[in-house]
Amino acid sequence: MTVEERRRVKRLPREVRERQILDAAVRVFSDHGYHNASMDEVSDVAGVSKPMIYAYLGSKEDLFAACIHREATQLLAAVAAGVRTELPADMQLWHGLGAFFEYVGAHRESWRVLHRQAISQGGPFSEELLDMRRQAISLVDTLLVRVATKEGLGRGATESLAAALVGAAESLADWWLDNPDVPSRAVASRLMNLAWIGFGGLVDGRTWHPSAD
Amino acid sequence: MTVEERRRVKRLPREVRERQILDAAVRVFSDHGYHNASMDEVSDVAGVSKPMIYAYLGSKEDLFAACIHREATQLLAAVAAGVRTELPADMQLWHGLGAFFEYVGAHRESWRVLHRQAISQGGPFSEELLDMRRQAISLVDTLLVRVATKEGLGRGATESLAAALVGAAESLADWWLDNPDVPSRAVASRLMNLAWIGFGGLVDGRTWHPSAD
Amino acid sequence: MTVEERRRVKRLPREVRERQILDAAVRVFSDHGYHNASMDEVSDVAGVSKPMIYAYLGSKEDLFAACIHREATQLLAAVAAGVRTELPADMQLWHGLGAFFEYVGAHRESWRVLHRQAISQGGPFSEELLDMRRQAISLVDTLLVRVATKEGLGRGATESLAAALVGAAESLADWWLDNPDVPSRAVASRLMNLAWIGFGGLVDGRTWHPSAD
Amino acid sequence: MTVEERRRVKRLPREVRERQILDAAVRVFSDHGYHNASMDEVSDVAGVSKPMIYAYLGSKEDLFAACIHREATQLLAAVAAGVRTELPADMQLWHGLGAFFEYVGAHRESWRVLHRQAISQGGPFSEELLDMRRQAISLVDTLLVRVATKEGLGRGATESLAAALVGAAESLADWWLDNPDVPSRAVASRLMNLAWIGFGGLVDGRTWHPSAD
DNA sequence: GATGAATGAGACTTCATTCAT
DNA sequence: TATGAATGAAGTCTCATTCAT
Repeated sequence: MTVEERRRVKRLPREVRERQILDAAVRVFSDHGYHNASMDEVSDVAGVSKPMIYAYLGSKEDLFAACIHREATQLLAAVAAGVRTELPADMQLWHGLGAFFEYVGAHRESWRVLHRQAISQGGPFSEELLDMRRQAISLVDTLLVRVATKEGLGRGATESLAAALVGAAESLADWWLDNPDVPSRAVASRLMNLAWIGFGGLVDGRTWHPSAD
Repeated sequence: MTVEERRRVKRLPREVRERQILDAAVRVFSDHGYHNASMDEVSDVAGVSKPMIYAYLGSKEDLFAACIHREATQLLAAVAAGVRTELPADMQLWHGLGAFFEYVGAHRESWRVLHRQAISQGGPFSEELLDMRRQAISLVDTLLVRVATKEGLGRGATESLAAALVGAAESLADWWLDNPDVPSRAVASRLMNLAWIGFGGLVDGRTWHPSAD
Repeated sequence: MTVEERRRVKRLPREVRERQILDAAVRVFSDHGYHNASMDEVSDVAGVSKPMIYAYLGSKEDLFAACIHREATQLLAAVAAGVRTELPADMQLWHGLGAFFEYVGAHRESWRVLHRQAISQGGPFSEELLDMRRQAISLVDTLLVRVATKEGLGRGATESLAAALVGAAESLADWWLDNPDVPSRAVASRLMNLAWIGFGGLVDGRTWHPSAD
Repeated sequence: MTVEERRRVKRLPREVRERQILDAAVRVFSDHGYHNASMDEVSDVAGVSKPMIYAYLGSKEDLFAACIHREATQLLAAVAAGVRTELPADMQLWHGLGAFFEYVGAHRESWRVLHRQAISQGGPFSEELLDMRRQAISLVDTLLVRVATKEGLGRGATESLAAALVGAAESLADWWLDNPDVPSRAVASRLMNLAWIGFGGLVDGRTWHPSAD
């Protein structure tokens, strides 16, 4: 084997190898789930031998965590980019939701790994996920607060609403995975309506209470 | 002869053993997830040897499916019992949500198995789950239709809203599992407000549209 | 359950139960082979519970040995009945072979158990089989001796020829199981020709020797 | 570093390990039969861990099939090498039989695996075996045809005789396994006489028919 | 006499992980 | 750097066999 040949197939810089591996891992985890995914398949898909994976990214658990971390960061970045702070609050929310569903639609595998797989594995993995959710909630909260404090809604209430909204978005995205015919804008619009009108009602003081109980 | 000894020696009828096994399985699947759960642990917790499990409930997959089926049936029954059709629509929804969150709160393990575990395993398991969801959606739909048709909202729209509502409830329940301090009534109330006000807006024709895009 | 009912389905005399069980066992062993046969299936086919089998016929190994013994005895009896000592030697052999192939053809399962299964299990089972073969060989030998001593062939040679003949018959029967279209008389005739002519040659002193080696 | 240590540590090429494993498997299958043989014992005897066996040779069934294939190929090669086509027909047959019994005598384990085990397992395994037998029969047939057509025996009859001869050889070999005192040449000679004289009779038109029936 | 209930033991198979080259 | 070779440990499942009724 000549030097030239060796260079052609091997000795890629570490950074490149890591990306190859993570790409393959996301795909495999998404396809088969965390447990059914085998390191053998990851190494096959990545075109990299198993010892390399262990050398670069550690154990299977570590590898999965790295996947979640990378995908979560990308998703959050996409959403944050969608929200432009110079717009009015409702348009910010609208664009945020739009960016979210667009990202999920374009990266189904990422979302599957992030939400379905990570959520069903206990313990270590949830951390990354909870952290991302916390960031998302805070993003929405600052948005709601701007509207609510102008009106009369107290702090604290907004955060729980933000949580509900984020949860609803996650759930809707998850549902969407199984119903892919609906266009992404329609999904976003559906949620926007429920949220904005409902929220508007709360802000205006129109709330519902059990008539008798 | 001590109680312990009697327990070890008694030949219980099949029906009883099956319940014991299912109880144990729900607990174990809930604690460790489908894949990390071992039949050994199920048999330990059930106080029954593994061969009995295979004889009565079949393979691990069969056992899991049986768990889902039983728990889903119980949950639906609880919700249906909560909805009393002689009440006005909003109170029906309120009681239905109340029953739902109460059940989830009282049977966290059941819910974990049902929602988190079953959803993250592909294929065969989803069927049972989808079926349950279909029933739930139809339950809510009949409810919304009664209100909507009196007013002006068209058919079809209600079903998608029902789906959104069910999804939101699931998501909220799931979130609640990780935030157990909130009392169940508060959670139900939160969702009821969002839903009823938002829904009311739609019925009244107050909808949101992007101002410019 | 009335006394009448109990009597109708249960409490058969031991002898009958044993036959039921053996019949079932022969069939199951023949169908699946000794190892793949399960006591469960035997008990199902026999319509008798497993504890009965153990009570009446002992362990799986014992049961198998009992099968071999019964079938071997029947086969030998059938062959012996075919050979009528008042006939000339060649007709005796002819009728013996005829009875043998007829029996095998009519009791394929028995033969499968006897020959294929018993032969592939080492140790204890071979005993029964070897014994049967010894009896068969002796049967043929007495026959050949009557012809040979009239002529010039020495003792000892006949026995080895008898062994070859029995072996050839077994092998042919086994082959026949996989080629069932050939009628039983044709199979018998084929062997008879080879044997009688070859044997006749030996008796007459026409033998083959390597021309040079 | 002792020999033992080197053996434990050396990374042998796949080819070598496969041979080791097959050797061990033939021995173990031969000793205990297909079903009683455990993969654990194969791995022990081979000096290789079980996962290697599965990686290289597949399941237990695959492993067994591989054994049969290898041994059958070797046996056929040995017989074909014995038959030298420049000799007269009887000498060809004689040398072929000689090679056959010599091989069986020298590789008792191979033969046990080939004939006794493979024959008693149904289905997939028989294929390899049937194929080998077909080749052997055709080998013998071409031989007989050369003699028979010179004389008056029709086609088709030779093939069935070839089949009988092959079957007789198999059966005799099998019998020999249980009577190992007889020297291999004696066994070959015994069969040669029966076959050649009997066959000669048929060629000459001396056939036997029941005198009355 | 008869059986449903029950299990200890062991089989096959897979996988994450690590050497030795 | 890169990998083929190798394995300990664990999991699912089956089966002959025996109690307790």
